[in-house]
Order: sequence, then structure tokens, then C-alpha cells
Amino acid sequence: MDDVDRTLLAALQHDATQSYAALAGQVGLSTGAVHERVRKLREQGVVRRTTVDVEPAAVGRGVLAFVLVEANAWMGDHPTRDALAALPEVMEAHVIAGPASLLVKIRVGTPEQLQASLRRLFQVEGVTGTQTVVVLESFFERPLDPYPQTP
Amino acid sequence: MDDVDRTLLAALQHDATQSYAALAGQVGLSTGAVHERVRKLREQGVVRRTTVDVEPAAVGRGVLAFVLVEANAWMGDHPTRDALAALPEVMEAHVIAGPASLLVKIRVGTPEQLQASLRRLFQVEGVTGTQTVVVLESFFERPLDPYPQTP
DNA sequence: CGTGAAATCGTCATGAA
DNA sequence: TTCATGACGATTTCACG
Repeated sequence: MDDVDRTLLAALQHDATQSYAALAGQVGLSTGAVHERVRKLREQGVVRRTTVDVEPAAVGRGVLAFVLVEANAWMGDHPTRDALAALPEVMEAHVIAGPASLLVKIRVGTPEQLQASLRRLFQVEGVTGTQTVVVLESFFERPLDPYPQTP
Repeated sequence: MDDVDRTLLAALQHDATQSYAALAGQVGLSTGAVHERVRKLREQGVVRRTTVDVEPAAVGRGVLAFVLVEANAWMGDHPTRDALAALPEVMEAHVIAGPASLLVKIRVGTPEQLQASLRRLFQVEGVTGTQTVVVLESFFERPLDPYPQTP
């Protein structure tokens, strides 16, 4: 994992449809060498997958909210994880240190669906309360850029 | 934007490296028709870009935190947006309704870098306080799946 | 939306540094 | 190990029916 790999990752984040020849040009290597590097990055799990970034509002998911979930028991275990993963509107779920047990990110189509989602969250074992932050406008959401080095 | 398009979007989210022939098989159309549909989805901005999902810890971004930013003025304007966009550790920035003005998502490499990032947030014009939620473990982060219909 | 053809690209084997 | 080169098969891409 050197600077060339980081440059490749940044380039792929920006546009994963570009050819290996184009990538090769950016890093000054041959297409074969680039092909091999990208293959290894995938194999090592540095690149988890190639995906497509979809505009939420265009697919009926224009309402975004973050919910702090309070609980009366330890929720950092797999039953909780699975219960949340079963809810398709939950985009992210994190165990946190702070004023609550969990933080979840939710995308739905309407305020009514948000209400319904909160009702489902309350049905998850151990949940005693929620604090909801509704997003009015997203300034930006961008992909991770590799940091120059890891000291 | 019909069910075929939604199926294509879901398939591309799962794996954007698959060929048009493979996509065509999943929806029962020809490769040419699928090519045209995907081209239009890109053109319309439904597909914003094709990108690569990178493991944060592998590129020195293993520390995740959410920060509620309080302000003494309206922060839903472009100067604020630009100030936040200039900070590479800020992955997302949202204007919110709730206990604060903004919610930002931050990824850094170390707790020291998190501290440095909070210091930079305080230097943004109008910021009067922050409330930080540190993530201990992420259960999951997954791409948006299109909802069946938008009533 | 399907078909077919042409240009481009991904992929791999080989050899060199 | 890592890289360059070259060749083959697959894929993208586009015009036409």
C-alpha cells in the first residue's frame, strides 16, 4: 500500500468506469501493472466493492434523519445488529460512546414513513427511547479519500 | 423510471463491475436496451457516479465520529458549506432541525486527529459549540436500495 | 427494444529489470 | 516482486430495423 495505490483509490472513487489505460496514465504505469494492483486491493479487502451512487430523492428516499437510540441494556451485540439490518430504511447503525447507545441513519420517502420507522425502532428489544434529528438540507456527502500516510 | 430501472439500480449497487449482458439477463432485456437505460439514468442524475467502496481503516481513516454543531447564526448558507467542504475529514454535512444547527460526519485516523478536527470546526464562522458522538463499532453501512414505488 | 458489427477494453501469458 | 509488452476474447457502444 504505497502512494500509487492511494492515487489509484482516489481516482477510482472519483470515477470507477474509467479504463485501466486511463488509470495507468495517471500513475505512470502500464495497464498490466495497474490491473494487478487493483486486483490486489480488491483481494485484500481495501476495495470492498464497486458500486453506484444513487440520488436518494429520485428513488423515493428523499427524507433523511439520524436517530440516537437509548437502551436499557447493552446493545452492542448481534441480535440488535440483525434487528436493525432487517429494517431496509436503516442505512447505517453504529454503537456509540456518548448520550445514547446507538446512532442510526435512516432514509425514507415521507415523514409518515419516518414515523413508521421510529415505531419499528421502538419494537427492537431493549430500546427505551429515541431522539430524532431530521435533516433539512444536505450540504454534501462524499466518498472517503485516502489519507497521505498512517503514522 | 419503472421497476426495470429500479432492478437495474439495485443490481448496479450490488456490483457495478458486471457486464451489460449480465444485467440484461436479470431484467430480461437485450444488452442494447439495458445500455440505453443505464445511460439515461446517468444523464438524468439518478446515478450520480460509479465509485468504489473503500475500507476506511485500510487507508488511515479508522476513527469515526458524528458532531452536532451549534451556532449563533443561520448556518444554512454557502460560506458555511464551503468552509466545511474544505475540511477533508468531513464526510457529510447536513443542516438539521433539532438540538443544533448542523450535523457533520467525520473520519480521521487517530483520536488526536479528531481533536484537531474539532478545533478546526470551532474556527468556522459562527460556531459556538460542538457535541461529539464517537463511534465504537459500526454494525453496518450500506447503499441505498430503491423503494418499490413513490406514492 | 432487438440485432449485429466495429472499436475498445479487460485479461492473461511471457519475459525483463 | 514488480513492471512492460503483446495478443486474444469479451464487452461496450452505436446505427439501423
